[in-house]
Amino acid sequence: MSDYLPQEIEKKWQKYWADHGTFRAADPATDPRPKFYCLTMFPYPSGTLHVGHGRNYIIGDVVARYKLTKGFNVLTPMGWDSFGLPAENAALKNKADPREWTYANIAKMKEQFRVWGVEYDWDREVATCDVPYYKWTQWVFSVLYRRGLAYRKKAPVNWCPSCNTALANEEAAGGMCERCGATVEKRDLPQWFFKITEYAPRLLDDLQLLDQWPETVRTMQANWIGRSEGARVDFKVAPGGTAAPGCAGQPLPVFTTRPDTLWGVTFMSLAPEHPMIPALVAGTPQEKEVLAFVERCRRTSAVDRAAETAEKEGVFTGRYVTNPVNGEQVPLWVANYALMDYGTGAVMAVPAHDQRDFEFAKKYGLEIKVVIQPDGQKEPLRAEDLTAAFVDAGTMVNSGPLTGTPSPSGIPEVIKFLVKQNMGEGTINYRIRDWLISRQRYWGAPIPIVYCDICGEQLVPDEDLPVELPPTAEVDFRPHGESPLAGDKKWVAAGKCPKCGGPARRETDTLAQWLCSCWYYLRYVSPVRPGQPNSQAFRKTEVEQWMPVDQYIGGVEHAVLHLLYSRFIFKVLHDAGHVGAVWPEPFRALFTQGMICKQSSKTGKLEKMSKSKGNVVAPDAIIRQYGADTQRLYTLFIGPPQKDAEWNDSAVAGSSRFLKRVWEQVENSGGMAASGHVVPYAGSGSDLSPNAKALWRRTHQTIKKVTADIETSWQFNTAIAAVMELSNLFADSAPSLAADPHGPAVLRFAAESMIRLLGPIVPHFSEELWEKMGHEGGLIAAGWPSYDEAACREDVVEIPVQVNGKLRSRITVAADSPDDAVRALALADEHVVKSIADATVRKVIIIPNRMVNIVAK
RNA sequence: GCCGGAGUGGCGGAACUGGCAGACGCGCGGGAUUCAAAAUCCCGUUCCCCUUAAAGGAGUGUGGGUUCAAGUCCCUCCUCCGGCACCA
Repeated sequence: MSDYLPQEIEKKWQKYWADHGTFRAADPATDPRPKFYCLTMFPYPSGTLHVGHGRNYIIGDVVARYKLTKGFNVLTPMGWDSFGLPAENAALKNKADPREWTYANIAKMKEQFRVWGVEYDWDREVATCDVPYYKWTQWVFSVLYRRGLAYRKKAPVNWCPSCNTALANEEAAGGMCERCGATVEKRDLPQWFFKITEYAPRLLDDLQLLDQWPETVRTMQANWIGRSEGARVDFKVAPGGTAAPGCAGQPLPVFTTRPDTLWGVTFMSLAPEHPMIPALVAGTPQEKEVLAFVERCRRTSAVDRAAETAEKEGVFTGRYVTNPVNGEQVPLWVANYALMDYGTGAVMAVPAHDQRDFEFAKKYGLEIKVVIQPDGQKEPLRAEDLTAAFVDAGTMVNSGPLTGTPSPSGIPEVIKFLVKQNMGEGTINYRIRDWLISRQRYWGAPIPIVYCDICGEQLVPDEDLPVELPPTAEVDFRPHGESPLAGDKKWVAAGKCPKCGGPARRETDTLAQWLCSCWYYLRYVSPVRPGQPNSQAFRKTEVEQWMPVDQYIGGVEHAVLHLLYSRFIFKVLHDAGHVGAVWPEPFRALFTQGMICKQSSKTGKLEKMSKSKGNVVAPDAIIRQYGADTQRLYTLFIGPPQKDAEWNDSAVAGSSRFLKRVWEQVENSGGMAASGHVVPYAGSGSDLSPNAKALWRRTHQTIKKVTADIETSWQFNTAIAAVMELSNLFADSAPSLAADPHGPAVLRFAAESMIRLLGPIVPHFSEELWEKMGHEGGLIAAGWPSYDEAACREDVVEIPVQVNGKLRSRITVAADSPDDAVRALALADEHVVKSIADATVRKVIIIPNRMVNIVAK
């Protein structure tokens, strides 16, 4: 007899796995096992992981262990997304070096993984802030640059005043900084962009390949990419209006999804940021007012501009534009509801058939012209009667040659007409914008570009990579709106023009951390091994052997950030021929786990576990008191892993209780090695007593259930519940089975099965018991238990008997009894007889082995 | 507003393809053990009626429908969570 002492056995097995290289992936070229790439999103090394973080890694560890046990060559790597703001902020606060802060945190968190029993192939570890790693992040930039997918341009960009850097649109969704929640501003700054828009069609189409991704993530990406079909229509500035004659004839194309309403255009709205505005109003009486309005719009934050309450506002430019289809001249306005970064920044306004245009027209007394007549309405729709825009389909009216066409078919007709007249064409517009990748912060990979006074912007050649960050001692990295690197004059001046060999200024912006995490899964498959030169980002042959990732596990918050960026970068590398002949997507299957929540002492509400909400549960105390296996068990038992769950401190004890109980059961009745080796029962069951048979059968059923739960639906909670049920039956039958002829053998079979099924879930506990039972070589080598379908089948079943759908009795019959026998038995049952006493039986429905329903009236 | 997801005991959650609602666990109540407590074990635990038991009745957000049978399928409405939101 020995007590369950998690602290001792957990250390022992953690050492065992490390010593035996249990989680070291084998070379797929020589290993006969099928490969399985199990990837859990790597964390930002913020210092400590709480139990909420743990869920992610524990799930990944269970999957990796399960697949290993099933006989796969599993690759399960881990690393650190270690560039980014918190390191800098922490360093500023503590007057320390972000480098030191980061590596200290990495060491702490690595230890936390070890203590959890969450194991990885650490030989492949990467930290994105390692110089040998970011050398290749810079190379990825170069790949895009050389393919014309990276460019620098001055543009109004999202600026986070709190983080002091420009942000990508994806990081500023909803007008708030994704990291700190501050309201973003628009600033005109020269910034680096990746042409993700060029890949929009493929990023959208290939979502169809991702049938093992959650529907929500695919939908979010599809919405973000935002494809809409329509037409470009070439309006032109009309000669009329005030002054500035040079503008006349200038093209002002618009994008519309409703070319069928083209004859209903009564004005045009330009976005306040539209670049043609200054020229259009130069020297006109409207100039002052227009420019003042533009300035006011610019100062309004994106949040306020997009707010539901935001009033539509605009100002007339004094100019007119010509509608190409009918030659009509309509007034040109600047309006705050027109967006510069969608379409062309100019909107053809059809107030009769677009609600926004309608509101604007009503406010400023602009003309409203009906060109779509609702079907099934005799009276012509009159503009004066409209209280809202009529936006549905109908029949085109007052539309020149297309009058009378049903509006849905009118759309392609109008496009045909436009093309023929050379006035426009059918186009597809995407909502997604190019990806802003430059950051004005220190702790990131420098963008490998130099500026030569003679040759201009030049890419740093591959052989000169990495462009290393200067040591922190040289840099004042307090954020102040310009990249801190710019303050290190020596570093900036150290650039060399690759073309003329002369001195060149270095680019001082750094790359967004998102780029670092776009390719890390490729570095894992192809790490630099000791003694090897760091001469490639990754080797094509290894990429071909391991990619795609078979299972990716992480949080849904990355749906349109990391997961979209990674798909994009992978496709570019694919196109450039760097990853070889592999599937065009990096991640075959994606699992997004739910968050662990807890009541916040600050808000009083149920909130995602986080330091700022003051509701974190540290794993340390739990591990000290109960052991890591208890925490693992509870984390998996808490609920379906894809759903959010509330952490309940008192329920943790229940998980510990269960482990203790199983421990004692196995020690007392499992046939330990010390008490003489008992061979687990492997017969057909026909020689067993009823009690023994029940436990034997339940064991087979449990193996079946747990296998299905883990394999197909990741229902760890119900898998654990099934083992609990088996354990409960074990406890009930153990006393009587001790003296049963096959009793000890059946108990041994049940005990071994419980341990093996719990193996991936509570690995230290299971390994220890497995060893105590006299097995060598560990649970993974033992393989996953199999079950016998015939053994799962009950030979006696209890069938509920309903009368008119209400449960009245139960009968016990042999499994697969003929319907006639079941019917006779059911109708003879005393409870049934009573409830159909004064009625006649109309019908008896029998579902074999399941249900009898007697319809009586 | 639009697009997803979800509403089941005191709580977390089970329920195959339409077939016994509430598995498993937490909590709670009762008991055993103990000088006492902790721990452990046993019994009970959807609600209503009932001293108890038996036997009933009601019950899966709302209201309707299909069916021998509905948590599950169809329609209506309500609530909550997530995402997007003046996208032309």
